Amino acid sequence: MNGRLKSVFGGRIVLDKREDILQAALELFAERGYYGTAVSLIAEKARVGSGTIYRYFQDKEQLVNELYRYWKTEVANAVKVEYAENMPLRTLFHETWKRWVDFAMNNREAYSFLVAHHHGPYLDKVSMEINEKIHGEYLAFFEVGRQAQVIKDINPELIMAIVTGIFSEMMREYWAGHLQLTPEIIEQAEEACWHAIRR
Amino acid sequence: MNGRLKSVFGGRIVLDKREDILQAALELFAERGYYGTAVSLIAEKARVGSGTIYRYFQDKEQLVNELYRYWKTEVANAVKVEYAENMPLRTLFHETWKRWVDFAMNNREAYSFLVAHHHGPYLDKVSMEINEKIHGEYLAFFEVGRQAQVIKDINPELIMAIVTGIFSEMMREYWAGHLQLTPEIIEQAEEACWHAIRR
Amino acid sequence: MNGRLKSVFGGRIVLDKREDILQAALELFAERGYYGTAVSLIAEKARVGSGTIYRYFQDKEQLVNELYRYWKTEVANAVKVEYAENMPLRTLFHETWKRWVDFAMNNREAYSFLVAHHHGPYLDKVSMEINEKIHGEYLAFFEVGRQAQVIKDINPELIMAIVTGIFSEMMREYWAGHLQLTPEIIEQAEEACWHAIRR
Amino acid sequence: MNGRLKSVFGGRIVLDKREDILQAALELFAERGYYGTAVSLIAEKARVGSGTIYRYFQDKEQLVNELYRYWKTEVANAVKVEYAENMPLRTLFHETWKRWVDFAMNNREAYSFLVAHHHGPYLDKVSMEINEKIHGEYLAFFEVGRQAQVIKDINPELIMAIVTGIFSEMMREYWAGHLQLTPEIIEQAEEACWHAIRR
DNA sequence: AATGAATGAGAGTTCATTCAT
DNA sequence: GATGAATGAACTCTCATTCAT
Repeated sequence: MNGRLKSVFGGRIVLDKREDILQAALELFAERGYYGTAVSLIAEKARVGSGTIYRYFQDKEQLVNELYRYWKTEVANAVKVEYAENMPLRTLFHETWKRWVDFAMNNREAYSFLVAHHHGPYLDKVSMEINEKIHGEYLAFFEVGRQAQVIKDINPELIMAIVTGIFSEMMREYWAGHLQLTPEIIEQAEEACWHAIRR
Repeated sequence: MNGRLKSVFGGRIVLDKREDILQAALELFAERGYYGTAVSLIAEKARVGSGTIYRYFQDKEQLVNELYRYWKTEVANAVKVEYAENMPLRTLFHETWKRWVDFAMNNREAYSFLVAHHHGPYLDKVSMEINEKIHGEYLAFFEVGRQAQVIKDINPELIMAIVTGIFSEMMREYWAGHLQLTPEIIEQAEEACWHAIRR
Repeated sequence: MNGRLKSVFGGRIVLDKREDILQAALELFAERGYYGTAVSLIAEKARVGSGTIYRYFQDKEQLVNELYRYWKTEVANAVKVEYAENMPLRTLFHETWKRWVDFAMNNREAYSFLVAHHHGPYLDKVSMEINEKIHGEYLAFFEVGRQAQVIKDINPELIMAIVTGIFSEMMREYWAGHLQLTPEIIEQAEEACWHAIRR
Repeated sequence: MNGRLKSVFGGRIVLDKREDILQAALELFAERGYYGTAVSLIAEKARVGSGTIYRYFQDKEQLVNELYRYWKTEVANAVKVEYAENMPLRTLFHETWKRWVDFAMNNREAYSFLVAHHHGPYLDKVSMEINEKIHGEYLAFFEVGRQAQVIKDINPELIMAIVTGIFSEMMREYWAGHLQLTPEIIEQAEEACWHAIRR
């Protein structure tokens, strides 16, 4: 049966079409991009009428924004490491890196979608504010490291660029089939990244 | 007169419309994206009739591909350092990095265009093969460094991902206005990059 | 509680949803026109499900027709003056005019609705027949006046056109805010109308 | 051959598609109303592709407005009587009335279109300003008559309502097939109208 | 060779109507 | 009887591509 189960109540099965639409849109946007994906295609994949999409989302733009915010938040939560007293920054970084890779590998479509739609002109103010907020949190992390003289004394934006650049390129090569991501290679990448930013 | 001079032949002035079209398309694609740029807009900017575009290019897709291949090759040539006997790899890397930054900063539209269209579904087989080919040349460079035990003994694809990731993310932050690119910061980035890959 | 009470039967309160729908439709059609009013909007205003409308009316077209017939008949009844022996035609006309104005001013929505939907392509045969019938009754009235040599000896259809034309244009200007309708002005209009048709 | 001739040049026949579109739209809007007329229907009737309409008009709304302004101005010009020294107002009114009837009878579609679209919510500011302007000119005419003590001393807006009301109802009955418009009847209507407004 | 008017397929969106609950 | 989620035909409009000039 298509569509995921929302609830079973009184013996009745209720399909959550909203979820189906979001999932179909995620896959199609990730694969074909925003402009390359017709609303009717999303409808078809979600097995709903195209009018149904407009019951749940104001328009195509709102749909892509909801998707973006949802997964942006998901990945931010997924990589968050619970604070442990006296945990060295090095360990924290290592832990975060591992979670990040885990998330990306387990949610290929979501991760690809986020990367590909990061600078789309259809992203609205709210989505951009979420971006800024999450970006700020990461910056703060590196700022702490810099003040603790663990991380290089250079512009934190550059630190960020280094880390995210390495990560996203690595994932890209992985999905392009050019690079395997064995635990060993993941470690090597993380180590290289650390070498780039450590003092 | 608009349009660049191609040649003067038999007393007639011939404008190189093909060049005009490519230049107009480059600027518009870089600024508005592939889907956001109507063919008629390119024609207007190039000061030709829109039908004329179809004399020089089969369709919009071929146009974007020709543009992509041209600039992809240009940047590859621009960063190529002429071989000097006994030049240390470190110097070679340093030199390449500087040229790369130079190219990007002096050809903002071309660079932006390349990055933005790198994964478009309209890129054809030929463009992708060019990508592979250039990718391979860089790989070979790092392979040499690895065998010389200057660069880390890890998958050259990962080395590549590290270098290109850092570079493209740095440029992105620069164009976004988040990061200044002073000579000092460019050096810092290059140094960090080297720290990431050196043995 | 919303909706008017239809009846209390067997201890159950029955709301007259049909009336609610007709009233909501009247207000919306008058304000926004037939095409500007979505069925779901009528349902919302009437506080019923949109499917409920289709229990009482075959479709949107039947709804507008029922409404039209109802109010067309209402206004015809409202302007009817009970016959009094020896009442001069002049007095009858004067009386009718006053009632007509009264009706229009006290039932703005109904009056506006009738005027605005008078020539809609959605009006069916039955509605048009009702129009013809009422039209015929008025014609008969003027025919009497003509034979009594009180009214001009011209085609009664023209007499009708004169009277209804003046009235509807006057009301239109009133609703548009261009013309006040003081008792004095109403009298002046009636007098002018009489001057137009009297012998 | 469909479409009117724009010009014959060098033996070539050029069809003026803009005119074809306007004519087709006029007929359809007059017959079916603005909302009842799909753009594709106009295209079909004008024998052009539907995209062609958008070469000549920004959108459906601009099309209806252009049409409205054009015919509103045409009718205003058509009824204008050239000023003759000492011409009595009565004669002027008589003359105007005749021209008005002539115009309406010779341009049924245009006249019907104007009446039916006079209060559409799609009319833009410019169209409404034209309405106001023409309306003002007629008002001034009646104001002159009032001050010359030829016309009743009542609100000129009411005078206008009387005249336009009679005229439009008369035409409506004519087109509905209820009323013939012989020269005699046209005269009778004019005379009745004058009786309504003369002092 | 060059043009740009013309095309029509296909986009996003609305809404009258249906029907499972 | 009543609901409102679901539908898909039909709407307005865009734009890559063609072709008569």
